Amino acid sequence: MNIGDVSNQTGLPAKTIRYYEDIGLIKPLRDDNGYRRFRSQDVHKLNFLGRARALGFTIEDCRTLMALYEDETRASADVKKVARAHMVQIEAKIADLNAMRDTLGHLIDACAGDDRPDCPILKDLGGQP
Amino acid sequence: MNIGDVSNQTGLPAKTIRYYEDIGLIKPLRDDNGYRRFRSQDVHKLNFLGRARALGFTIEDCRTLMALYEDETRASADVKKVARAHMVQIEAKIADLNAMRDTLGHLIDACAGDDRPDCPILKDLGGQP
DNA sequence: ATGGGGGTTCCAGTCACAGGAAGGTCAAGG
DNA sequence: CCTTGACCTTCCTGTGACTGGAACCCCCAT
Repeated sequence: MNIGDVSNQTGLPAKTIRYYEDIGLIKPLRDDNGYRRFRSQDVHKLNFLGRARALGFTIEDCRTLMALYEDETRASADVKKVARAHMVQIEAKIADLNAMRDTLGHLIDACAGDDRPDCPILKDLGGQP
Repeated sequence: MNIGDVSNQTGLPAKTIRYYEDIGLIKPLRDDNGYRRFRSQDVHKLNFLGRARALGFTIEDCRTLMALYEDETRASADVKKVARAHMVQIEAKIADLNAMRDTLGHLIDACAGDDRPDCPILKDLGGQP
């Protein structure tokens, strides 16, 4: 399979697939003409990566998870540890964003949104609560 | 005021303050020795920027908001529009992160986290649900 | 004069790609 | 056989909002 087919199958852009090879996440073979030739295991890995990235894992996390995936003697505790550390990050981000949403929501509600210059949003940003 | 004092007053790193000057958000004066000299209006602007950034506005949004802040003839509708557009982004991110959290939470709960290799997290990433 | 704590510029790196240029390869159609 | 167009290749640059570091200048106290 060439990169275009793999891109269609996995939903990952060709650019991303090349990048993943660049940083050593996958190692497709090469045809005589220089084209990458992907085996099913490569496609499988890319699907794995796509799902892990969709869950927000960093590339380095993905590297770790792939290594664990391929290690038959892994301890599931190691996987869970990575997942939980990521979960903490996600929840921190959610908390941050919720705080932003709340503050911003109040300000938006308080703003008339008409053609007059008076604006509680700018007042708040300017430091007068 | 020199950059260090301003950094302490605003809580913004000196690097960030220089960067904001670089991209034209503030224009402090210069002393004869080349040091930046910040007037109270500069500090005020930096506080404005700090608060806007804390609400997650992009630098370009900040530029727009500052221009509106300084325009006495602004319409509050213009401010509200920027704020609401940003709100949409925030809510989209929250939705994404909530979805990740939910999925990841289920997987983490299902994982024994012991020394055996069997792991639902890897199973899911590998594509077997 | 020396030391330390300011300040300055400029360059590189971050993260995970995306865009685009310049050029090689392949199958089909005229 | 030639061309066309869809692929593929590498390489370089840019993104956002900074951060780290090198190499250097300035000022005050000892």
